[in-house]
Amino acid sequence: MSRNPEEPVYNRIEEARAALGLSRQELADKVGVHYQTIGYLEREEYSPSLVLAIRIANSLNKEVSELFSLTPFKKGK
Amino acid sequence: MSRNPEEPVYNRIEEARAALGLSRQELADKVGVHYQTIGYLEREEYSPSLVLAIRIANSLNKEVSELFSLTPFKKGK
DNA sequence: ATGCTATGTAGCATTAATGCAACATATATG
DNA sequence: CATATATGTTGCATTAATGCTACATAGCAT
Repeated sequence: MSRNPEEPVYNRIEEARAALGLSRQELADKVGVHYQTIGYLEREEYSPSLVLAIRIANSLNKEVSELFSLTPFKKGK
Repeated sequence: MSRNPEEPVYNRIEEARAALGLSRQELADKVGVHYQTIGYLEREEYSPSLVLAIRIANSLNKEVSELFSLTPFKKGK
């Protein structure tokens, strides 16, 4: 693994964030990252570090495994 | 967050690995990383990417949250 | 003693993850 | 109309995470 090459991590950040009525900016502030970073993650343009993933999960009241997966998520929750 | 600066992620990789009787080399092979990488992680010299964390958890039959935490682990399991 | 395995340490190179800035678009609202 | 918010896109700079090599040490077996 040469630094996560071509290895997406599927996520449900956008759904979870919307469920809480948060904007990317607001989530970014809670998590402590740039708001663009949330955008990149939601578009799955790259995968987060573990710390970021844990912080996001905490901020969205979810388990890491509920938000992130190596395999695609099914449709309904 | 300027790329996880001074932000360790505590982990129990060594304990979980030992519990399965695996060497770092063997775990590294299962996970698909260099065996030094496992060493760095066990010594908490840096924190893994989310993909790596998930792969390690999978290889050790653990949940990500059982293996990694932003706060130190208590002693007894 | 020799060898093998497991681990630690140090250094160097590469690259993905982040920060950040600028601009565009769409939507809603005054 | 203006203007504010939310989002997407592009590009550039920085740095941590990873790969890899080499060497050292300790233990355990021959």
